[in-house]
Amino acid sequence: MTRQRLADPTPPPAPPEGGLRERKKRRTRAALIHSALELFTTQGYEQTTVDEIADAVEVSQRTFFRYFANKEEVAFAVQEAVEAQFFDALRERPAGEPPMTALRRAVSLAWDTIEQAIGETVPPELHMRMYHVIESTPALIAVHLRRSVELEERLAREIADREGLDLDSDPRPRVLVAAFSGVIRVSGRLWGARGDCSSDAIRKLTEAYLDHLTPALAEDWNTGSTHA
Amino acid sequence: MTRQRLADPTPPPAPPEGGLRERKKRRTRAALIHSALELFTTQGYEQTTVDEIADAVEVSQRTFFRYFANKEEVAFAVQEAVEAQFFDALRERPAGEPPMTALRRAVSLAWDTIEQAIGETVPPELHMRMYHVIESTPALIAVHLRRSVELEERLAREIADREGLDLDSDPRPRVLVAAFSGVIRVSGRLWGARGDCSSDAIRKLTEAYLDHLTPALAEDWNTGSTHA
DNA sequence: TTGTCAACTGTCAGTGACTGACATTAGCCT
DNA sequence: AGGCTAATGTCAGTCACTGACAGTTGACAA
Repeated sequence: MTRQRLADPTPPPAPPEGGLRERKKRRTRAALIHSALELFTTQGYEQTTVDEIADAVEVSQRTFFRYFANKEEVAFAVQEAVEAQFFDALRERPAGEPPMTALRRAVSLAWDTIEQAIGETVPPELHMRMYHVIESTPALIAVHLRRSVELEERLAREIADREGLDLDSDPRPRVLVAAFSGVIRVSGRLWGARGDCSSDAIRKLTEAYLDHLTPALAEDWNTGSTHA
Repeated sequence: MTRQRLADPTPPPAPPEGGLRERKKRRTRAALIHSALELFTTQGYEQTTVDEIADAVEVSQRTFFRYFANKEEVAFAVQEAVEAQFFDALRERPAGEPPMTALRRAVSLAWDTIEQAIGETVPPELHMRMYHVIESTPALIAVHLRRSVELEERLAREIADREGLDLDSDPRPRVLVAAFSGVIRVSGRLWGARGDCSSDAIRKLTEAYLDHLTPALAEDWNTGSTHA
């Protein structure tokens, strides 16, 4: 078989998404997440063993730990995806956009993409039930808080970068991100408290809350004055 | 056995500091904390096993878990004591005192009492080294954040109580406590970053920081107006 | 003093999270 | 076809943590 590929930028003429191996891995991972959330939300997080999750997907416990560093990680897999989506969206915002505008446009875009990206493996309704489990499990609350702080730090760094500021000497990126995150957290909790789990509802809610915040922070940061 | 206790308000007429049993328990507990912190700060938290701690005090592992629900708890034992001290001090502040004043006087008093109460079993220098370990151990960071949130909630509840407010409808207690806690956290981190671990240094630092905050919140809450 | 009771502790066995080592399987590529 | 290697399974072992049971020891009354 002397097959010549000449001008072929994608060596394996595989379907849109990688080879069989890749697809299998993605399927296993998705199945693990799905089964885990299903079990967590029905029996509780502590009452669910890793063995149960692995058995449900018919893989060994060892394989589970090759996909997730620990039991907590699978619980936050969806959140992780959402945040990554958001962070990517933020990074793609045009440089001219004021920081706050970039942040709120990024969340809006993220919520859109999420419905399709996540919705396939984990129905939104399950995601929301999992949110409740996290909020009512001390071990997961702790992890959730740590993750939030870590995300805020990354956001502050990104904002500082795009504005050409020094994070150590200029407090404004952190302050902005803290305020922004506070609003996001509040609207997230409200979303969890309500029954409505459509991505449209959460987006509308978030925007409404951010509208209260924006006026107070609308000044353009690139006016030269470093401090009021 | 028909035992009648007549008028005896304190069934066991124990000496000022409890019986021998009590003292023994306190000694064991103090020894466990001391050894644990010593090991955590020299080898790291994850690298230290509960068996090591128990062996160092010459008790069984099972006994360790009768004193502390888990490995984390012994790591936060000192913080726990400090917070309890602070909380007690707050509760004893006169009712007429404005909330913010009560909070800052309570911290001041707490820092005083701490030096003697804690200093006996755990030298301040060890306490500070442990603070660093907490700040650099992901598992402990998570727990620390959860504990902070829990403390804030209790503080907000206490403030709402003493002002006769409803925590669910009036946001001011939470806002005040959030601001106060933020300042405490910042000054705490600075204290950790510096070398100086005297209780006087941290108290001065805290007060200086709180001075920036107070002016903006000095209004008396009992003027009748619920919202600005 | 002595005996009883209850608290404290130790021992043991077991579960569950997690890891390293090694053998086996199964896509991938020539 | 056959070799390479990533993915998986198996096994043994560590560590945090728990329930059950037995032994020890302060506390307290007779």
